[in-house]
Amino acid sequence: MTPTTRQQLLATARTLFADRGFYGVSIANIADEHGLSKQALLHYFPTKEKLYGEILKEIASELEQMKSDAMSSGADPAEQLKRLLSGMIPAHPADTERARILMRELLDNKHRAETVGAWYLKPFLEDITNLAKTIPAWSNLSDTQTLAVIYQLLGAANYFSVSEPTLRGIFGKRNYVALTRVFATQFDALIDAVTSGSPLQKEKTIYP
Amino acid sequence: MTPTTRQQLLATARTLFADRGFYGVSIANIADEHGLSKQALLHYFPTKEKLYGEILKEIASELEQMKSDAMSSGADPAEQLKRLLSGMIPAHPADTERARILMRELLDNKHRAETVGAWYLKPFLEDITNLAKTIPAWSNLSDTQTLAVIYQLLGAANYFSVSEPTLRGIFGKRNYVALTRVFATQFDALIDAVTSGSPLQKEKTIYP
DNA sequence: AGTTTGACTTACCAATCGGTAAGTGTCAAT
DNA sequence: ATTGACACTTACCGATTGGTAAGTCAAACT
Repeated sequence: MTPTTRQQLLATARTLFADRGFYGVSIANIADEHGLSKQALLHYFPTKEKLYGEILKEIASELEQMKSDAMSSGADPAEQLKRLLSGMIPAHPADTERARILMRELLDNKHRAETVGAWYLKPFLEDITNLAKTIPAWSNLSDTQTLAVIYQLLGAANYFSVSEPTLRGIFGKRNYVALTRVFATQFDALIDAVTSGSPLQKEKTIYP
Repeated sequence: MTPTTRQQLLATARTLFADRGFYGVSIANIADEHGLSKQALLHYFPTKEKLYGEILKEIASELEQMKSDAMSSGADPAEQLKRLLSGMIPAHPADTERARILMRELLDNKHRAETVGAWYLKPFLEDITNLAKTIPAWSNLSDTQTLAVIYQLLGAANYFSVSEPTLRGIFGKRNYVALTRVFATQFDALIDAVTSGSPLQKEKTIYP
């Protein structure tokens, strides 16, 4: 199936928003990429905000999909968590778009009307936290503690994804690709260490 | 000492750039905050880029300071690393400005001429990596592996810092402050787990 | 044949952008 | 008393922004 003009516009908008942010991209920029006038774009998306909103919805549903994929696998909870988080590390560099847009949303959504960042994130965090609480080694952690640990793992994965343009600039393409592979392995090791070890529980008497 | 107009402008520019990003803030916005015209601002800073550049320099030197503070403490390397990374977690919410600006830089610096994000980051990563390699538990790790682990810890800390506006929006101020405290403790536990454990070395034969 | 629909375009708009030029008023030094 | 630096302001500029209005033109439907 050849993609419709609408779909193509959405795809390049996603790329450009990921690269330069909401305010860094004009609708004319996006339309230009296809040799169209900006009014052609406004024919499909009534406002810039609506266009951006559709991309956020798209991303939210991708995340939902990743979550349910990982959780329906029937493996033990630690393994489910591992799959979900590992899936967030980009296999190839183009995969960083989603992470970069979400990071921008995380930074911005206090100010722009779109609070999509918040509404997708809350249930997402809740679901993962609930999954995490069924991990044996974490059974003694409070909700807040569990959330904190989850957030650390999410941070490790997403920070790396988001750093792609910069790390590529610093180390070059070859080294960046190598780093990606090593990072993925080390990240698995980190999850194993954290889901099996005891150190995380030592504070349990302090924060019951 | 009462701050000069120039210093005040720099401070509010820093806040606004952290909140809305380079393209999301106009020089008029910044000047308005002090009841000044934008030309008053241009009197102190010849261009918007120069103003932004000064903020980046300021931040880079703060980071340098944090690094040398942690490293001159004379403690063992794992403890030094712990101090440096823990210092990146905001003690009070206003401390997230630096992390948010750096995150935006990480996302953007492929496109805007300022490559400050890159030039500060490279030596910073190198220094930390060299420090990390002297941690006994990590002596068998390759440079790339060490960097990957460091990056995971940096990610855990910075991702949380950057999420402040959103997490506050989701959980409210009270809960966010509580989460910050728990996060700090768990983060210390994470570093302990990672700097003392063996799991991280198990891949050493694969990536020598 | 006539009408509608979808996919656009040209023309235009007020608002805002970063920045230049040329002042104005105050205060200190000469 | 004059000069000159400093801290600003008003006036203006061309370019770009998101968006409106009103077409144009080919294909599909009745």
